[in-house]
Amino acid sequence: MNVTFPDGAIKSFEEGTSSLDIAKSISEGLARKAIAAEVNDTVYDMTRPINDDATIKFLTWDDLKGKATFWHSSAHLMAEAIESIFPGVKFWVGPPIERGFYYDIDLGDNVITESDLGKLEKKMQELARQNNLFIRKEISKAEAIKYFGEKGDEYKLDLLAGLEDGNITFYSQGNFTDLCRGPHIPSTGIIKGIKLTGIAGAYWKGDEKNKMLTRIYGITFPNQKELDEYLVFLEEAKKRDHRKIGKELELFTFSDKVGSGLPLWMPKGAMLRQRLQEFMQKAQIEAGYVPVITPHIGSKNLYVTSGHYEKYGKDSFQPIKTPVEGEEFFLKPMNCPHHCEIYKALPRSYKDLPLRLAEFGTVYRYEQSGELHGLTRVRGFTQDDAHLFCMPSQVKDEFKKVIDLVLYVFKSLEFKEFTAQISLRDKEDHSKYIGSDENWVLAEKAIVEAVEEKGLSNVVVEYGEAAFYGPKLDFMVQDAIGRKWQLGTIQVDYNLPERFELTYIGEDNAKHRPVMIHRAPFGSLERFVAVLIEHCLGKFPMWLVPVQVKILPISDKFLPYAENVLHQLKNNDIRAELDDRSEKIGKKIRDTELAKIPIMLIIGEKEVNENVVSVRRQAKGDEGAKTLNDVIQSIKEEVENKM
RNA sequence: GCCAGUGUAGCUCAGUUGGCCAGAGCAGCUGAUUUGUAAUCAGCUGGUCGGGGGUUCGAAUCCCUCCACUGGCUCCA
Repeated sequence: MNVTFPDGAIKSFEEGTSSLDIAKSISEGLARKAIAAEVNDTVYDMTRPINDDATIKFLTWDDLKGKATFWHSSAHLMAEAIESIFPGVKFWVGPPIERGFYYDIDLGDNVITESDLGKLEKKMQELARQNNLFIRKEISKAEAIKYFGEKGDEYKLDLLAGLEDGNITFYSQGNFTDLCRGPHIPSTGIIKGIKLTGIAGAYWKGDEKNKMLTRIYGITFPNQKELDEYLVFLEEAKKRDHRKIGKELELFTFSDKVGSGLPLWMPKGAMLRQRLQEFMQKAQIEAGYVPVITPHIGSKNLYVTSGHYEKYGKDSFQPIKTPVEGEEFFLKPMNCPHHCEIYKALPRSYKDLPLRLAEFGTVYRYEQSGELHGLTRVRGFTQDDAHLFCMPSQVKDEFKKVIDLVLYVFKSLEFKEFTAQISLRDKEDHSKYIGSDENWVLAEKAIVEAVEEKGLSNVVVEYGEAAFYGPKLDFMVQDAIGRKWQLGTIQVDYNLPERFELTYIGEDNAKHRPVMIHRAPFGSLERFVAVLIEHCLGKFPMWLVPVQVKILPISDKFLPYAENVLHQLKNNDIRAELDDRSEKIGKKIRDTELAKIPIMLIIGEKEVNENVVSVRRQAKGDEGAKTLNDVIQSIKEEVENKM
């Protein structure tokens, strides 16, 4: 048979030669490094015979697919260790993930806690050192069912029920055998750095009605050094956590008395938020939006009309009732119904469209207690919301304009790494969506085309992720520890205009139904600030930073001069503070550095005599003496350039 | 909501197998110091040991329960 290599070279081998032997024929080094081989686009074990002409690419630790194979095998190693300590436990699935692997296990009456993980790691290391081979075995469905039936393993039997006979394989290493399609690394010995990272409950098949299994997460490396580096990376990432930095910089806080998931913005955080709002307002006015303001509650009726009551009523904060009539009001969980009523307040003509109603609307949603997380998942938050009402023919264009706005925001804040996720209907099951088929097709087409025409990179398409009323485009970014969060969102909605019976008079003098686009470039201010903090480590750009300048007099003697400097800065709309404590200059500098205030102005005898200020830049150091005017101008320029 | 873990001053953390009025550093306050580019010195204040209940002669330490937080799962208009 002929084997084609990635460089186009073709070599001839005897039928049934394994990838390992082919690698050996090239070099011992390659044979040692190769974890698996991609044979005709399918990943094979190194030891699996190749029986026909094929193209081959060797996978090493440096390939994503190589890592996935390595981690998948590591999951088996972990399972072997667990089975040896807790005989009789049952395994569900153990896949590789973005960083490491997990295995879902039914431990029966056994309990594993985090303090047991060390023991488990030791056992894994011991088993790895035995350097057991991963052995692949093709098996008939009947035999497989018999094997797991005798073990009483309902999980593997459930897996088997979905598999076709003739396409079933077992993998064994050491004393552990698992139903598995593979592929695997040649043997356990190459797994060196082992760290089990967490224990969690996970519902069987991801369904909360099912039993909760124990999920153990881990990560492994081909050497200890890489594991150590990874652990250092994790430590570093923790330092970026917005919850930590937010506390240190006095941006926001939470209080048990106020309630969980209800952030309290402290003066510095509020300043930051106001700057972001100002930035967005300016951009939106340029883009033709008009601001509106609506109340924090709305009659139950409003949400019955919108359909949200039926869908989310039970999971919301429960209604507030008026004392006399008993009329029910809900805290608003979204702004769109209110905005629909503003649309309806006047007769609309096609000449009025698109109508873009914008509001920084604070909404309240009863998120499950286990979901709350810092500022990224809260129960009360402010959306930079807007609803665009337009003619069907305008949808794509409006959509593209919103994409521009989102990209402008990301660019202004130097968010370089993000993915755009197009969320469409489930391919088969259309029952959970409302609205006509025809409108869905139109809306999905508009989004896909708008994204294509904008040339977005990093686009993923997810079927079944659409909102119940329409498809959407979300912009996702990662936080400090790799979790993905949705920021900006754009959603097409044919449903609400229908439910609220919105109309406009067309050119033909007849009534037509407008289309609605929901959009929020930040998403929620809270979540956006959280991600922003983690991106810049709390070192905000000049136009955003709550305090731009700290004035540091060397001694009390220079306070009058310093106060004058403070005055002039404030008169120039520069956010400045004066450190009038009787501390040494080194201490004042240290405190200001830690507060991440970008500009320090140091004032001593020399500066007073020469009518200048000494400038020190946060994290950069002394920049020498300048006139106050020069400093003011350069700060203003820096602010202008970013906005 | 579910699984597991955590909860000691404003912050970061000590507190041996249950045993003297619960400790430290930082922050804060008072005083001294008047300072030249990342921590001046001294003194003082500050804690229902998350809340409640229980076991015990005795509980921050053990048990139950509720709350909050952390890591996941499910959910996310």
